[in-house]
Amino acid sequence: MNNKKVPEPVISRLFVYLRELIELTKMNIRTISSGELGVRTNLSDAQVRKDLGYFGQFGVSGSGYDTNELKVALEEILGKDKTWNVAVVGIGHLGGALLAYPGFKERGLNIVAAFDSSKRKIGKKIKGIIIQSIDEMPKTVTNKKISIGIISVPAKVAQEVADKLISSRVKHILNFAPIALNVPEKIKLKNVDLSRELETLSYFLANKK
Amino acid sequence: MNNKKVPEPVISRLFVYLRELIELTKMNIRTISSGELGVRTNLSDAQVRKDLGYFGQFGVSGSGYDTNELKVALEEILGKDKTWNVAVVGIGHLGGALLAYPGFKERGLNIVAAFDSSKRKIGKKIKGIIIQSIDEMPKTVTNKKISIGIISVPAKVAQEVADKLISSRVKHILNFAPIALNVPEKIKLKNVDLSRELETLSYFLANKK
DNA sequence: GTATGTGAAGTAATTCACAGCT
DNA sequence: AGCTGTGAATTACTTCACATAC
Repeated sequence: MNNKKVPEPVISRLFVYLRELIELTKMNIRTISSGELGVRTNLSDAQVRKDLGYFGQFGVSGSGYDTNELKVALEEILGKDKTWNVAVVGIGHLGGALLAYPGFKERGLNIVAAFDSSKRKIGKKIKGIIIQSIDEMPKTVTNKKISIGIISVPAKVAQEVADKLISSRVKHILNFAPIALNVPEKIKLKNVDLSRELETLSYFLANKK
Repeated sequence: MNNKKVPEPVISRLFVYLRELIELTKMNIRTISSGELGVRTNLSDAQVRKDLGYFGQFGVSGSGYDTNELKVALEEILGKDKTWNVAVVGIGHLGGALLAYPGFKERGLNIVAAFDSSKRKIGKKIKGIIIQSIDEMPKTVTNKKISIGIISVPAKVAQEVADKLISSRVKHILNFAPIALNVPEKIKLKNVDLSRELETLSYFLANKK
């Protein structure tokens, strides 16, 4: 093990390894080499070993990694024994899709609250969750122990919503609004900018040689 | 101007600058410094200048950038005079949300086709687009001149869908399925893994010091 | 022989810092 | 005086390559 700061891309890839290990153990495959795990995840053998090396020594020279052992170790490292409560703010098409997305619950992320500012939507129930007024956010975040907020509102109101989430004591934010949000140092902010991803692809179309 | 290879993060940020410049010109702000543009986009002044430096010299020493001039230059660089046709494969909650997302069309990305394998969905119309069988993909991609495919199907069938898109002559792919896809070198693949983004936030909750 | 773990080397991206222009 | 443009320095991340373990 080394004790250097772990780069965020490493964390992100550990979740990929874990998913693959879950599949492998389901298939009763007991052992895997870094090379084979790399093939399955489109990463290099060296990267697999280096990434794991940030957290310990999990392999056996000459044979590779015990799939179940490594799976358990990664679950421990990544905190997969715990579950987290999540709120979605902005229940438009995207917000509604996030409420319905099965991948979150499977991975220990429970969406337990939904907020919107539209009177037409407040009180309606989607996927078992009643849409609340944004005014109820502080109370609900505390009562339901919500630690992550997802922002899927239009860009013009996204900063305001972020401020409200933070003052309601949410710890981290996943932002889908296409705008740069300002948040305090301690809040981890991740941005997903769908238009930008597509636009980047279009750049390569426009500039193909 | 330098003629080094342009890193992809630079391309991605140019779209951010462009959006901001569109706002600035709307507000009749004629000039902006790299520092001010950086504040508005949460980037450093040096980064703004360096990024623009890949494509030319757009500024005036001592006063900054003419907002309209820079906007026009970026539109040119990024190919914003052109529009592109896009297909969505997999019309579940997420696929449906993407069909309805207004941000794409605003930016010259027109979703012109939708595919699903479910008999129940084929023939239905969403946002003016009739959902087609995946068998019709080759014909439709050609007829409608579709150059980008969006994959929003479950992980188990994502590779199969990617292969079908590629053999239908789609140029680039935006993949929402949480799995590593194999595509030929010439195909640009971008991945958006929603669960992984949320999971990464949960890691920091589990490992907060 | 086969595969790990890890320093060292290499590559990529960001930030610094300042000469030079207006 | 203020701000750009850009080499140089720095930092971040990845790949190499090999000593070591089984």
